[in-house]
Amino acid sequence: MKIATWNVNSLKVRLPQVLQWLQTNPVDVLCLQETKLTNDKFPQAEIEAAGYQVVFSGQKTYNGVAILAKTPITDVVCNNPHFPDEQQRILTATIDGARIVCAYVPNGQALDSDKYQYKLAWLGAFRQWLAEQQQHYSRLAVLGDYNIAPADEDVHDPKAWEGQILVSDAERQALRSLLDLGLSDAFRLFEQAPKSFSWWDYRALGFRLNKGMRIDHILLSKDLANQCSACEIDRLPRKWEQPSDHTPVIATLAGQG
DNA sequence: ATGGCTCGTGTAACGAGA
Repeated sequence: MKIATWNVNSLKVRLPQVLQWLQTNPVDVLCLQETKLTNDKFPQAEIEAAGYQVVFSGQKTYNGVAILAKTPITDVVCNNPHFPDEQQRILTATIDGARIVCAYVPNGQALDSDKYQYKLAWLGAFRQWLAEQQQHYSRLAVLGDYNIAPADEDVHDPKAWEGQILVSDAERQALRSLLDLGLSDAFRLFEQAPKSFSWWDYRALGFRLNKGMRIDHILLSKDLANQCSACEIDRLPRKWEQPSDHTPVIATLAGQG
């Protein structure tokens, strides 16, 4: 079973790339973030024609998440019951015996911004939701854009990013407190090339100079981590015309599925 | 040092992203 996550930065713009990527990467589950589409505009028919079932939760202009899967998607929960919110950032569902959480963590904008406080509060409530899910599901995978680089090795230039969002102590601590639930960062279960990133700024030749950050993650519960045989970042779509600034992250799970 | 691009909105800049 292969599961993947990709912040597409507008599914309206990126749908052809998503479909193209799935042709060469026929993963079993694909979590999308930043679809930026209201539900009435979601390209459900096109995705189903490509052989995927899909659930989605969107809003106008911002945010929006979706889960695509080859097998039935059941027990879907939108958002976080512990954090009533108009922003559409979380979808949780069961697929092939695994509990899949698709998350778009708030960006935070700047350390002195209200949005940063919102991000930390959001993450605290997200931990509650994941803790609750873990009580019911031993096979739990939390995929998405976390907008947090876990460590300095996940940042192209840690000095330049000092004191900024995505790397602050409070954000990293919030991520650690998710891992403390018994989840593993799938990417770090394996040896990886140095300077492996999942996002590069559109500006200043960010991708060409590999000035990136690793902020898109797949967290796995013990039962799934034990079955995980690989976790990779696919940089290829970042080289395509009109790319998303993020690129897919894929985990391979042995066993069931 | 700063901003450097790409979205959506709406049809001109501007907010937001990270």
